[in-house]
Amino acid sequence: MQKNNELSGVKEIARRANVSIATVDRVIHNRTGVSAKTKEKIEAIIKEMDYKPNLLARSLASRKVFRFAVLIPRESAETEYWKAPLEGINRAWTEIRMYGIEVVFFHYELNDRQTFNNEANKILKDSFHGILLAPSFISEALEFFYKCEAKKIKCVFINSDISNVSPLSYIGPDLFQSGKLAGNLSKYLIPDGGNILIFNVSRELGAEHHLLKKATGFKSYFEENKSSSTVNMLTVHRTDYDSVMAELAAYLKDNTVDLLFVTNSRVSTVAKYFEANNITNIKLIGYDYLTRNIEYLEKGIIDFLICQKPIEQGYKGLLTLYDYFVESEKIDKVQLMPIDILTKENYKYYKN
Amino acid sequence: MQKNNELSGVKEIARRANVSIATVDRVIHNRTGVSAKTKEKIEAIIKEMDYKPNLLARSLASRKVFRFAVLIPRESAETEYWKAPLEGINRAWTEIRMYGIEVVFFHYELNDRQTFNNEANKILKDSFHGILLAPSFISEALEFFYKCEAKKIKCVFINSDISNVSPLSYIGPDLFQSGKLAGNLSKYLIPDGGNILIFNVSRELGAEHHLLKKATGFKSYFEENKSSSTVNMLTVHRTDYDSVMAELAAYLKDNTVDLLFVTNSRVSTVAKYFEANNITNIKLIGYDYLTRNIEYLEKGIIDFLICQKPIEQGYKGLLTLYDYFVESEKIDKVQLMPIDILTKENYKYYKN
DNA sequence: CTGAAAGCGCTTACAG
DNA sequence: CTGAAAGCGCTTACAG
Repeated sequence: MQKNNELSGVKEIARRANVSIATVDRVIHNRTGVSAKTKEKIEAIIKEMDYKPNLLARSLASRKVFRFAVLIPRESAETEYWKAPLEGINRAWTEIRMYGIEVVFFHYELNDRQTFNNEANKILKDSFHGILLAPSFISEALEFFYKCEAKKIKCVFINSDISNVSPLSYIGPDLFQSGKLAGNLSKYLIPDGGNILIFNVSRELGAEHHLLKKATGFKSYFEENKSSSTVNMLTVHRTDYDSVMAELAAYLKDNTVDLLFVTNSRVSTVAKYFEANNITNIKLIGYDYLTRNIEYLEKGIIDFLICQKPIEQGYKGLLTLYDYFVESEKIDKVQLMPIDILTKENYKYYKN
Repeated sequence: MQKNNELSGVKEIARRANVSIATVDRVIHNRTGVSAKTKEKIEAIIKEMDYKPNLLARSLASRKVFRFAVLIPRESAETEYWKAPLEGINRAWTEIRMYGIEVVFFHYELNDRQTFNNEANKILKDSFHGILLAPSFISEALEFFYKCEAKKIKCVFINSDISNVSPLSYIGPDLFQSGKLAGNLSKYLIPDGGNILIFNVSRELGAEHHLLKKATGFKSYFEENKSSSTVNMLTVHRTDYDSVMAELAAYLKDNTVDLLFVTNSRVSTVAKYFEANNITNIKLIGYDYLTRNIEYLEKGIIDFLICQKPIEQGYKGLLTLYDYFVESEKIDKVQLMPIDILTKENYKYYKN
């Protein structure tokens, strides 16, 4: 079957307006050099025909190239989390490659804020239209963001946000609500009045860090519901198993805990400790669909995992830049991810 | 910035092989009329260059049109469920329209199997490359499917599957597991040993109906876990509020129920009844992100909603036909949707 | 301010 | 079995 070859496209507009297609092209793209009169005439015809440009033809003819930089943490031996956004970015890239999209990757170390600056500087020295970044280190990311703004480079944030700053878009969880849901889930696991511990495992945990937003959301659930549970918080600044184990053991020696909420994907470290020491009376909630976490979910050591579609974050992140530059679409300032609950029963069907 | 104008594409292949691009095109598409020798030579060059055709150019030049039919239930006053898949289909369509995709919609009434046949016959009289359908009525859908097969028309199923039949793809939930998860969720709501009722609200509920698969999955959870709970089942063949109310009231008069599991989106009908009669001691689990259901989730009358991404089912359904016909991609026979758990705390972030 | 012409990477008749 | 030419719907110099 063939496309119906009706009157359509720039040629038809040109015919009706009695001008050349070059002139039509000029008004479509709002370029200068067209008399007000012909411009008006052409615009009317475009409206009347409800003309929609053929993006295929546009892309093929224009041969424009857009360069995007990706600045996210390197996947580490301790957590495979950052593999997921990367996968999503690559998936998006294969889909839009043919539209002339180039992507260059830069990775920093989550344990070392200086590496963020190094990579950020590399990006600034090069030339990009847009940047997809995870602004893990607030002040460093903020500085970088302002430099990008000065150079008219568009930024999209994924995974966590920065307050009072407006990138092209933020794609990720509502961290506060995510923590609050974790609080709510605790009611299915222990009776009210229990002892609850919020547990942060992070080497670089400055004020306003995104883990703290989750912790705040978690606590808010108990406040709002006038719960009689006790909620404490413990932060470990070393992320290796031995350090986490030591600090947790010390805490548990002096305190009763009925439920433990780990604010990031490192919940498997705690689960490993529970398993090794046969601790079965503490309920455990944590984050992210990672192989190790899923193992402990399956075993019943982790009760709930909360997930935030990291693959989709990466995928949407790159597509957002594409939509902005190639399709000239209006972009939503905030694209919040769902707050998914994983249990032993449904994790097999989860798409990260 | 401009695309780097390196040696690439059919022109370069033709140059290297010392033939015309028409010949190159012939071997790319495996057409006849090329000597074995030149074919071999060209294939070698294609491999060596790792040539990937430009789909934009292909689509633009070929002007092929693919016609797809969509056969799904009409959205009814009783349930807005089918609005969602329709939305997904339309979203996909706008994305692929420019590749020459035509879509024609056919809607049948969920309360009347004969309307399925009527619409199916309309489709068979017309001429389509592919069909996206929800095979709600097993035997009718089966008959239609075989007729399509005979005419070499490809079918994609969404929402529910048919056993022992192999469409191009099935996109939807694993119904058994979905029911089983509902069973698992009950453990967070009532202690073991309670009285549980599975409640089907459906006018056309033949054997092998997809609601029954959920019911079976639900029961299996209690069997596998050697639960001491009692699980009964009640089916109402009228779907209006008064009928549902009457039959449920009659049942509840003679039976104690601690938890009620509604196997489809009509859980709001039950919730309405609970609210009207101040029934607060029966936990309620049901299906689907619908306005009315969400209201009762918010109010705490419905405890959990299980959702299966209906919008995405429609979206992926149409894209699957597109991938098969336009991109000639290998298609996964089964594309299972996640089994999402919605609570009062996280529904706001859900993307249907 | 405007237009004629070439070209993007392919496919499709048509001619030999 | 093979190739030259026109065309898909647009954009991009270039010339006036």
